[in-house]
Amino acid sequence: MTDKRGSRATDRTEAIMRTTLELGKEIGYAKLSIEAVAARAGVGKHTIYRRWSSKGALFLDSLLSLNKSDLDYPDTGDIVADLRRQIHAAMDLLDRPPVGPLYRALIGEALLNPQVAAALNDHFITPQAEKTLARLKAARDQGQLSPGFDLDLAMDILSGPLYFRALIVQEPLTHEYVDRVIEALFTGMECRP
Amino acid sequence: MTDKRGSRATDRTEAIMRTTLELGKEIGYAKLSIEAVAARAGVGKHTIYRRWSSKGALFLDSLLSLNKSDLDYPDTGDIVADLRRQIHAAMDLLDRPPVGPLYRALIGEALLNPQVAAALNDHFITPQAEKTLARLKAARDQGQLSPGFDLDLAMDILSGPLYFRALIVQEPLTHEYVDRVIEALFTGMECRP
DNA sequence: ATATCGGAACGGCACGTGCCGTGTTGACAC
DNA sequence: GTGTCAACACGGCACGTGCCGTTCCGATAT
Repeated sequence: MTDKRGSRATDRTEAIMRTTLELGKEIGYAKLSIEAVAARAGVGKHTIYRRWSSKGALFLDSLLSLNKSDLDYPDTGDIVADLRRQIHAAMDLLDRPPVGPLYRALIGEALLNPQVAAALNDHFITPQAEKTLARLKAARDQGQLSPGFDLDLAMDILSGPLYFRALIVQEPLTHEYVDRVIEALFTGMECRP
Repeated sequence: MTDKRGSRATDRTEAIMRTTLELGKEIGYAKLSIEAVAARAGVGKHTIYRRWSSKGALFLDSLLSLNKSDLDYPDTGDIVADLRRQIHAAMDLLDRPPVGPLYRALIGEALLNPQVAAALNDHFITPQAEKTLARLKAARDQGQLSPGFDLDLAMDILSGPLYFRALIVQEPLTHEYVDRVIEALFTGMECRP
């Protein structure tokens, strides 16, 4: 057994997740069945059930296995520019095919299955939110933001409208829209007459 | 057939929707089956399928049949106070038992079923958004807001963070949090050092 | 007489769980 | 190194269950 190849078990796990994504893109998450994944992957159903407790858990892992591509924040010293860059990148990944529809379905599943919701939060939502908070906190510590700046609220105002449009209203997101949200957060809405 | 009672057909429709909500509260939307609704309502499955095309459609109608209680905006002339009042009321209804968990599940279903998503938008999300837009526009027309005030973006910043916390992060919402969002929108985040 | 109903039964699909025969793995003896 | 072997994970198959969406039938109301 050389170092060149992973163990058989790892190979199978990856093959199953790859097949899950492939089938998910073809027929959508809703119609996806574990039987179909097992059949196409050339794998017994047991092998899937041994590793994942539900279709949602399998799907979550499969999607997370993609995102090794980084959604980290740069730190050029300019908080606004860094936020723009990261949010644009995140949006391009999470709101567009091929990942977009799958991510949307995953959140739908999380709303119906608390276990999936917990796993999604632990392995993606919370870590991602903490990256945002950390970057904002760094900016505040560097004096770019007021000491009283509400980091948590800022996080919600950055993320909330995007999720709202993507998931609820289901209208397309654009970089320009992201920029408007960021501008509203940092320079304020043009509000008083 | 007197005027005092609705037609049999209407009676049955309402009985089915009532049973759907009742069962939904007991076992949750995910475990709800049309068979179970039919059995408890003392109704043939055909009678349900004749009226609704899917479990999601039935559930949507059932939930909407509740909300005749108004989520309309008052107009006291004070836009901030009116927004506070309406959003507090909406949140109390949509984010707390008994409706909260059901509404959350409905959105989950909408994310998995485009037909339900479209119906939810047409019959609830969009009308509600337009109420918000109308109230904001009235305030702008009355000179309480700048002519350049971005109504759509304001709507998203009012709704987005709330949906984000309720659905994604799944943390409890409070009136105080709503107030912070509104304050951030109208008086700005305490941002510049 | 006509339409609608409740109830029962149906074929179909996917679930999650057993069992079986087959390989692969890793420890140990020599 | 070579050979042996127990343990384990595997693919495949079949099973019982639950719910789907549909069809049929006898009863009932208009």
